[in-house]
Amino acid sequence: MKHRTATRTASEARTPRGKRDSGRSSVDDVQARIFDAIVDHRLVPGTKLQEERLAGVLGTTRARVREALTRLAQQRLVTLQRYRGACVAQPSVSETRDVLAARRVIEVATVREAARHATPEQIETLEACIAQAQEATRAGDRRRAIGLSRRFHLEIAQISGNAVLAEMLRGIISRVSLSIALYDRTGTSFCFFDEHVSILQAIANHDEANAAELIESHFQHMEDHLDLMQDDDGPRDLYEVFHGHD
Amino acid sequence: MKHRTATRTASEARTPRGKRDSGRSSVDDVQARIFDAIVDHRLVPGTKLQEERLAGVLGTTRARVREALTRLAQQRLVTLQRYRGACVAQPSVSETRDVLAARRVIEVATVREAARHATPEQIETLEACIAQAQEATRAGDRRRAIGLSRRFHLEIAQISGNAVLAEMLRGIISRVSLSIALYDRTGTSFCFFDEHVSILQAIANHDEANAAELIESHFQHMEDHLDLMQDDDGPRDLYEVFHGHD
DNA sequence: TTCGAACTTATTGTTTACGATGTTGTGCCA
DNA sequence: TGGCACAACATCGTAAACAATAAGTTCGAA
Repeated sequence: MKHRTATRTASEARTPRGKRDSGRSSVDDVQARIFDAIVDHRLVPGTKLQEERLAGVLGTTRARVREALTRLAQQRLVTLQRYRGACVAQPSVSETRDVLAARRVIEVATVREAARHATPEQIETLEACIAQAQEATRAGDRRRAIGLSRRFHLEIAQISGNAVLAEMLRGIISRVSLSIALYDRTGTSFCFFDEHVSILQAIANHDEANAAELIESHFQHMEDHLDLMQDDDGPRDLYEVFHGHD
Repeated sequence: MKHRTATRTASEARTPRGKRDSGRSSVDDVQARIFDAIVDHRLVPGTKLQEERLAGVLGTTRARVREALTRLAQQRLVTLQRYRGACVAQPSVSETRDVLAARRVIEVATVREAARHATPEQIETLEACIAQAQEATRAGDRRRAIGLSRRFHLEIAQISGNAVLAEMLRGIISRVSLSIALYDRTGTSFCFFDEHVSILQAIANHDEANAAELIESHFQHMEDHLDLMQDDDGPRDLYEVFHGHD
């Protein structure tokens, strides 16, 4: 599956000859590093992202950071306010609902397609994902476990063969991770590995309908673990906080 | 439905006091104008987009154009090559297939949701869309008709109430329009207004299953009108053009 | 003491100039 | 005459300086 390079300074042109490369970090790298930090919850929603500070920490220039931030803003992972800078996005309850619904739509499609034509090798890849995740869980490395859970879902999308859906899922999952950081008060790790196992079995059995059903309930469980009871929208209107009745 | 401003220089801060505004065009405006030109097929796939020329034509600066182009590249409407500039994207056959499949997935979801809880007023909005499109067709204004067809689908997504899915659909539809420009050799306008009418009826009747089925066949007809027989990938390798056999 | 206004500072937004690279044209040599 | 190397040009990428704005602070007056 060939990926077209669609962002500037893609992997095709890696630093000509290592000469005077200010920090060895293209915009893509910077973007990726901030992206990872956000989905890993090392940067929690609401965190201020100052351009110069980030540039210093990441060993790059402000221009690169700036570009990366605007891209992340397009992906709705970052919020930009004019002359006030960027911060990690804080999706509202209603946005969270929409994101979760969208994710469900996409994943039902990818899982169905994957169940239809998954090769034994691809099944093995999924198995490896689960095994590694279980291992990480046993080792107490929750961050790694969550990352591998994410990987499991993305791998299914890859197997579906639709690069566009896979790319969309990547974006959606990152947004979900923001919502989890905001609304998961239970503290559970959100990795239901046993469910992953049964999903994998359904895929391996080419049981499309069952796989779809399992994914649906998978998401139902996810949503059940989120605190989405508040009806308000928008980032905490002060009026609502003090005069609103909920 | 409140939209959060997520790109820089969003609508919240419209040119302080009209003083010395270089061309009255923020990055968003530039992006929107190029976007429109692409989906309207005024800019066909493969067209070179030179930053300075564009800046001159649009009455803005190169920096703004540059920023707009990188955003459009993220949306896969534009392809960037390092030191070689930007051009309107030329989705390959396989990318086209994926995009169409993704669109189908999303629209089936939005149409179902819209059919479930569309208010009479929303139905009227859709009716107006269709009426205007028919009018444009009668007047021979195909471009406007196609635009209104697009609008019809987006309006359904709005009605579905899921802003995330609506936004995704917006992106996907623009990509489809690229594929149409590339692979529609039939010259038909791709507006099947009668089908829109029956879809609207299904929505008005809250007949979710029927609406979904109609949308599916709607897309089947679209795909039937595209030349996707070629198995090659990649944007028109010159070798293929002259030595390839199709 | 408290409120308000002006000033200072920190941060972002924009422009400009320069360096890097791909492309095209020209001239030399076989 | 054809092919290759070199040079000029056009275009893009990057960084640094400058302008605009918001937040914090200090001083003064009631």
